Amino acid sequence: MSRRAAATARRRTAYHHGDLRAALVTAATALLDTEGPLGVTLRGAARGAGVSQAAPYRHFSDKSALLAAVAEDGFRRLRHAIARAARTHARDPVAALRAMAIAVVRFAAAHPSHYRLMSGPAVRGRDHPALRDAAVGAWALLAGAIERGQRAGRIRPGDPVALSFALWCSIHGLAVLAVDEQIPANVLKVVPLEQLAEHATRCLLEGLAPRPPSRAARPARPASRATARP
Amino acid sequence: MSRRAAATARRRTAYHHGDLRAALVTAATALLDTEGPLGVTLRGAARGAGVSQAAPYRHFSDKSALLAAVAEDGFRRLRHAIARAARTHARDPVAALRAMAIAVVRFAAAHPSHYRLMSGPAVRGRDHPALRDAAVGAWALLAGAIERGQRAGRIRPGDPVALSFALWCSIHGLAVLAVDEQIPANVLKVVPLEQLAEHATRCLLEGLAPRPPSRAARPARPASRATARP
DNA sequence: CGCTCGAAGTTGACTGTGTCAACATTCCCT
DNA sequence: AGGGAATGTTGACACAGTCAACTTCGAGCG
Repeated sequence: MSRRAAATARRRTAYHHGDLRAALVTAATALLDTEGPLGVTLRGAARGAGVSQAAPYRHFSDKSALLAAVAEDGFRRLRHAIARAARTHARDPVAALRAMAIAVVRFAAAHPSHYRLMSGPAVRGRDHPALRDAAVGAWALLAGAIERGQRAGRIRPGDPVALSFALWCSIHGLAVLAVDEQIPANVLKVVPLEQLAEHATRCLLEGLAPRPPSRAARPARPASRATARP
Repeated sequence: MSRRAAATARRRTAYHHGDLRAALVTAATALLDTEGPLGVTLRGAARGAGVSQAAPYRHFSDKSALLAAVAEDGFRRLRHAIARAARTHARDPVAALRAMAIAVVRFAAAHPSHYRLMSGPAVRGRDHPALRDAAVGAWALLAGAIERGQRAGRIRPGDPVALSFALWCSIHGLAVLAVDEQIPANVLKVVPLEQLAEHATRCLLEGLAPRPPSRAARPARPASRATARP
């Protein structure tokens, strides 16, 4: 479909749009940015694309299908941002991880509604495998950086997926808190968001640093089930 | 209002409900649990309370006001769950923090739509100060436990708010990921959610543990701006 | 070159939702 | 006892998602 759409993109007539699908995604994204999540409407996107109310149903089976396309686009952009951050610190894996965390938080702060849509319930992963793939691809960059850090001896050994999962929780948690405006205003006044990302990342990376053989970190409580690595 | 409502709660007539406000919150919560976030509707809640479509407007100025009341109720329950977890480990602050994290994740997994509503965009904090207070109260328990851990010498010194913030990010991030079904299914098959909470918490607590004077944790990169505590 | 067929878009309609104005009923205080 | 004030009800409006039936265009086939 996209090949034919691209072929006829230029000579759009009054009746046939040419590339309605992309136009709808663009219009919906614009609505999302300006009006917020509640402002995104199928009819509104159709209006934005200069097309009639039922036209979107030729390209999306559902409203949620449109939203999934918008979210997928967001994951593509997020992945690019993360990858760019990683490239700027190719030499230092720990610095790269920190930069990636900042990139995520910056993206979330710049496009709050978009980030919320990407991780929200409006779009369930099971229904849209392309979306799920885009999300996994974006976050897989983290695990890759962890692995490089391990090879460089900067991060303790262990399953990179398990280790990156903790980092993923931290970064995503911070991003979501920022997007939902749940970070107290007096905190943000004093400490900018990106420094919070540094702070959270640093706390975690110090936990993931290779340990000198000192058992002083967790004094009491002999290692029981809790020590089994997930 | 609530005192009068309680006074007349028993002798409800056919016309006057008696305690519609609470009944609406209950009905909306039930809808949230059974139908998901999209299934919560003002008219549906009114139906559930056996009342007419416009009746809710006598108690809530808005749909979002109803949702805020539901969310506030959720925060009350969450705070109780966290406090109960903290009480069961009054002697060991680190174990208490771990138990609190598990309590949060367990709550989120048990009531996904509710947790999502609590932290979602449907209810903005600025518009509903009671909600904001409930949220802050729930999360303040974390900072308290951090402080106790510091007094016990189990957690490195520093601003408890700043330290608990990192933990907050991790826990909330994990809970949100679980609620949004963004944790890959193969991971959940192998590792139960509560163990993931333990894992994430442990990674962070090890970062927050008091350090023996070994500077081996972060080899390169002399302490620059990044070391300034937020 | 003309014709037809399917893709892409339009119109009109249906249901359900949030919300409001106008009206009805009941409680409580004087 | 009686009159506000609180609480519910009815009817209506605009707008959303969605579908069925119709129209228009473009391309490939004879």
